[in-house]
Amino acid sequence: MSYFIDVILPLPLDKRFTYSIEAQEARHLQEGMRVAVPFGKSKIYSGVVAAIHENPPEVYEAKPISQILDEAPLVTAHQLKFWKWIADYYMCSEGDVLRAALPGAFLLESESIVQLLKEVSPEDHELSDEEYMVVEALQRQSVLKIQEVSQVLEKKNVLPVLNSLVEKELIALNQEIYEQYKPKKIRYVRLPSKFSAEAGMHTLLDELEKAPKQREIVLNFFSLKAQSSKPVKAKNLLKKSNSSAAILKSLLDKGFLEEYYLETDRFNYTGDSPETKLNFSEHQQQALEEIKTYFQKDEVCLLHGITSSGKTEIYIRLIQETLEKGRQALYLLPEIALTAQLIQRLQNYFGEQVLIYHSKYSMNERVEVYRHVLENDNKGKVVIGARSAIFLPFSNLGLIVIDEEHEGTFKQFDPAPRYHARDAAVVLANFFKSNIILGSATPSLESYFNAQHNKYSLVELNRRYGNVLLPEIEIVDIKKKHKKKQMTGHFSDRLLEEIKEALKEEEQVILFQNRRGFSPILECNTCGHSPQCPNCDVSLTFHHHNNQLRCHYCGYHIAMQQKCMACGSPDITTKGFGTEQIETELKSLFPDHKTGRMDQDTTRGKYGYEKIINAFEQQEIDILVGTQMLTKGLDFRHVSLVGIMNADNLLNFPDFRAHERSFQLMLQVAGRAGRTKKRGKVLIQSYNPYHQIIQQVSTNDYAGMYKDQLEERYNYKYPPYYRLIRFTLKSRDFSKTNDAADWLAKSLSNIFRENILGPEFPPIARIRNEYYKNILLKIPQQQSLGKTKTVVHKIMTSFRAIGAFRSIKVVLNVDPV
DNA sequence: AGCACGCCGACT
DNA sequence: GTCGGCGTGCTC
Repeated sequence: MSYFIDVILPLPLDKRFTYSIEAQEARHLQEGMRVAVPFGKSKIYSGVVAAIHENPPEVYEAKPISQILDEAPLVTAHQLKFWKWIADYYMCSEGDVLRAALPGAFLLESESIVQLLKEVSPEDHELSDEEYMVVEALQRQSVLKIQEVSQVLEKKNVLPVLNSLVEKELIALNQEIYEQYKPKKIRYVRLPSKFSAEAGMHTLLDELEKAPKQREIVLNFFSLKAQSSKPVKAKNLLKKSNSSAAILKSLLDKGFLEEYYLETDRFNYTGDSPETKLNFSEHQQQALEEIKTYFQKDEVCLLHGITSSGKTEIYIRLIQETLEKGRQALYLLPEIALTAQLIQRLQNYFGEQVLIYHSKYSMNERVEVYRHVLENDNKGKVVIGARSAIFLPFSNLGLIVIDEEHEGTFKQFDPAPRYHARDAAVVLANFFKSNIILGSATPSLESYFNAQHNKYSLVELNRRYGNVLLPEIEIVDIKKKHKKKQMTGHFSDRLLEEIKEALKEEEQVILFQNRRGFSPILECNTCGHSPQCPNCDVSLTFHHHNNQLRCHYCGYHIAMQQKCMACGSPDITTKGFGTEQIETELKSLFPDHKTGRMDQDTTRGKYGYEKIINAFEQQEIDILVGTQMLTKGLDFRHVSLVGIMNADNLLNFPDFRAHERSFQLMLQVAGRAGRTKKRGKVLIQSYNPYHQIIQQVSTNDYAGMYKDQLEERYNYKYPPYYRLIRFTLKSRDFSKTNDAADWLAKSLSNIFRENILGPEFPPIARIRNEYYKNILLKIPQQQSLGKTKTVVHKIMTSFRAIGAFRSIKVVLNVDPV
C-alpha cells in the first residue's frame, strides 16, 4: 500500500500538492505537521500537511517528501478549517493564508549551497575563466551560496557554470534547509574552577595587578556573586563595573573568566502580584449581566459604550470568567491601540498568563507565543494581539474581545489574504463555540446594522465612569476667522485662548491633525508648479528634518529645491500643513511650554511610541500634536483641551465611508478630553461648520449619524446593504491596463449588470510606474455569495487565458474598507 | 511566487 | 556570433 499527503505550500497557488510518503513515514505523520518538499526544479519549500490518504494522483507521479519537520502537529484541525474558510471567503489561496498565519520562522527556505568536493588544484582540469574563479573562491571560503557566486562572477545566471563544474566532479550543489528560529540566549560569566578556591582568587587578583580595569571587573564579579547566588549576566557585570566589552573579552581570552550561554524565555513577566479588585459601577454591572445572558444564547454581542464608560473593566471581567472555566481568551485590538498602558493593565490582572502578539514583535518572539498557545500552557491563556493573532493555534478558545471594533485597520490590505480580522473572528468564534464581544464608542455601521437586525445583540453603556461629563464641544468657523483676520497661522483666536487657559491651569492639551492630504508640498508662487514623483502620480512632500522632498509611495527623494524646477523662480512656498508645521508654530506661540509630536516619523522603532506616551503621561510635554495615533485607548488624566485643527479634509475624502470615519475619528479624539472630574473641552476648527457630521459630532449624536449614513448607503448601494468585491488591475503598460479593465468590466457586466461600477482610475492612478484601474462589484443581500464567487472565478479564469492580458496583475479585495 | 525555457535586440 | 531582455508555462 502506498501513502500520499496533500500539502499546502506557502505560495499563491490555489491548489494543494500531493507527495508520496513511505509507510513508515505514514505512521508518524499527522495532519498539521510541516514537511519539507521539493518543488519545481531546484527549490525546497516547507509546507503543511493538510490530508493523508492512499489515492495516487492520476496524471502525474507524486514526488517523495524530503523531510518531516515536526514531531507533533504545529497546526491544529481548527486552524486548517479556518484557513480554508479565509481562502474561500477572501478569494485567495490557502498558501497565502499559511504565510499570514504562521510566524515566518516556521517557513524554512532552502538555499542552494556550493561546496568543493575535494582538494583540487584547478590546473589539473580544463577550466574556463569563470569556472576557475568559482573554484578559487571556494578555496578561500569553503561554502558559497548561489547569490554569492553571482557576486563573484558579476552576473546573474551562474547555473551553467556551476552545472559544468558539477559534471567535472569538482563541486557539489546541495540543498540546505535551515530553521530560522533561534532561542534567545543570554551570556553569563563564571570563574574557571581553578580560581574558585580562596587561594585561586588571590592568585587571580595578583595576576591582574597591572591591569586595573580588568581587575575592577573581577572585583565586581565577586561582589555580584556575594549579593546573590544567581548566575552573573555579562551585561550586568559590565554595567556594574562601568566597563567595556573589550576589557571583558581580554579577561575571557586569558582564561581568567569563562563565558557560557543559557536559553531564556522571552516572556517573563516580572510585575507585582496580580490585582483582582475591580470597582464596577451600577451601569457596568448591568451591562455585564446583559452580555452574559446574550452569551448564554451564543449571540455575537456588540457593546456600544461611550469613551471612558469602562468597557475595559467589563472585558477584564469576561476574560476572568473565561479563565475560570479553563478556556483561552483572545483580545484583539487595532495595531495602533496596542499600547503599554493597556497591556500593563491586563498584566496587572492576569500576570504571566498574558501574551502579546503583533507585528512589532520579532520573529523569535512570535514563535514563542505561538508555541505557548499551541501547548495551551499557563502562559498564553490570554493573548492580546493585532489582527494576525486570530491565526494562533488555540485549542479551547472561550472568548474573543474585539476592541475598537470599527477600526478599518482590522482589514488587511496587502498582501493577500485580505481578511477582516473582526469578521473572521466571528467565524472563528463560531468554530469554537466561544463567546465574542465587539466593543466600540462609535460602532461601525455594519456592526450596528447587524445589531439592529437581530444578527448581533446590542448592549449600550452611555454613562462615563464616575459620571464624568462628556466634553463640551465648540465649533470654530475658520472661514469667518480668516476674513476677520483672527487666525494666527493655523490657530484661531478661540483655540489660542483655550490653550492659554489650559496651560495656565497646568493642564495638558492635545491637538489633532489628520495626515491625509495634509502633507506639505512645495509650490511655485510664479507658475504654480509643484515637484512631482517621476514614478507615481503624486506631488513630492517636504520633510523638514532632513530637508528632502520625498514620495510616500515609492520612496523616491531629492534634495529640497531653492528654485522652481519648472520656471526657475526662487519664489516658492510649502503648502499644506502637517503635524511638523503645527508643532513649529506652537513653539513660537508658546515658547515657555514643552511641545511634543506623535506621528509616523516620531514613533519609529519598537518603543518610539511608548517613549512619547510616557513623556506625556509624566507631564514632561504640555501640548501634544499628533495624528490618528493619539485617538486610541490612551488614558491621559490631565488633558482638559483637545483641538481638531481642520475637520474638513477628513470629510471630503472620496470614499463612501468618509463621513462615517470622520464621525468616529472626531468623537474618538474628543474622548481624550476631561477623563477625570473636570469637564473637558473640545474645539473643532472647520471651514464648513454646518456640515451634518460636524453637527452630529458636537451633539454626540450617534443615532442621527447612523440613520443618515444608512440612508446614503442604501441609495448608493453600499454596505451594509450591499457587499463589495473590488478588482484592482495594474501593469506598467497604460493602454493594456485600460483594455484589460474594459474587457473585465464588460464580462462582469454581462452577468452582474448594473451592479458593476467602473472601470475607474483610483485617486492615484500610477504608483511605482504601474498604472492602476479599479472595478467594483456590488452584491445585493439576496444574491448568493457562493454563486457570485464561482462566477467571478470563472470570469477570472477566462481573463487569465487571454494572452494579451498576461502581464496584468489583478488583485481581488472582498469587503474592501 | 519563482524559475527555466525560449525567442528577439545590442554588444564584444 | 553571444548576453541578456522578459513573455510563457509549470510546479505534485
